[in-house]
Amino acid sequence: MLTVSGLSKAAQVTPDAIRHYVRVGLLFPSRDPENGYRMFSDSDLNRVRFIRHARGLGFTLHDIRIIFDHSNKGLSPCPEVRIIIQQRIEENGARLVELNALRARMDDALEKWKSMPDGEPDGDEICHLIESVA
Amino acid sequence: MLTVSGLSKAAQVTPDAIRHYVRVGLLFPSRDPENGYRMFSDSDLNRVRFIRHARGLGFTLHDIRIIFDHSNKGLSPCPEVRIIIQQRIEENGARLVELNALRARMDDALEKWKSMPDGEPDGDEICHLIESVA
DNA sequence: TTGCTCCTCACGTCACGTGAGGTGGC
DNA sequence: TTGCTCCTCACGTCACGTGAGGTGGC
Repeated sequence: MLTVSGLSKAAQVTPDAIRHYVRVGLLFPSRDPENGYRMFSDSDLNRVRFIRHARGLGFTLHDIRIIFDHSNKGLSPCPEVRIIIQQRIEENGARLVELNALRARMDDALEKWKSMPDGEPDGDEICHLIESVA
Repeated sequence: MLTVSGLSKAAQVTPDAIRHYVRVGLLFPSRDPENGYRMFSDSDLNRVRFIRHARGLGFTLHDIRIIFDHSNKGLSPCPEVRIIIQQRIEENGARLVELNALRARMDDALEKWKSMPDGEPDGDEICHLIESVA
């Protein structure tokens, strides 16, 4: 049996992350009747490691909950897992497109601003650098 | 004088975004004494357009508030603007590195999983697809 | 007493979106 | 009555981090 800090060290995560996983229903520790401390089993350690692997592949905690629920019902979660990762890949791709476009806009602005002086506020404009960008 | 929806249409943003900007102190509408409706001036329209430009360059609402505060004191916000965008560029770069690494991990996993069958839960493992990824 | 670990709220993050419940004039 | 716009809370999003205030054993 492991306590919060014991589990957090074994799984290389913060104690607060462990408590968070309990809060959102990914872990169900028993309680020490003496002091109310959360007590985790080896299978909880296994679960936390799984959570970390899945997070590293872009699965959300909500995704992971769905996977756990399937697994707890004795069903294979693998078909779900294949579907979910496709969605996460698409989302990540869209996010990358956005951030690359943002980078281009930022770089363009910075380049343009090099040859522009700082402006003094004149009541009508706020900062002509930003306003100069279409 | 413009109402929430009037301003939102003129500035091409949602009415809720306008209300949000008021909440966080970027806009200070007067109130119609008849019905309590928020009343915006042309300079508010100017401000919302500025907010959109700045957001498009990666500035946060908090950044924008700092810019407005400087401007309201009669100081030029341009030096601040140059400093802030540098930080946002760095953050965006770091984010891009992360998301590219995530994409690589996702793609690797998907490729690997093509040749792997779905597993049945055996009590010890949750989903061998995910667990197969280092 | 100090130091360490544990506990429980409950709020903060970021930029809104949304839902509930109600108003006022056509 | 229906439809449209406005209003004010106040909660939800995502995955935690943090701060307050308190416990228990060495």
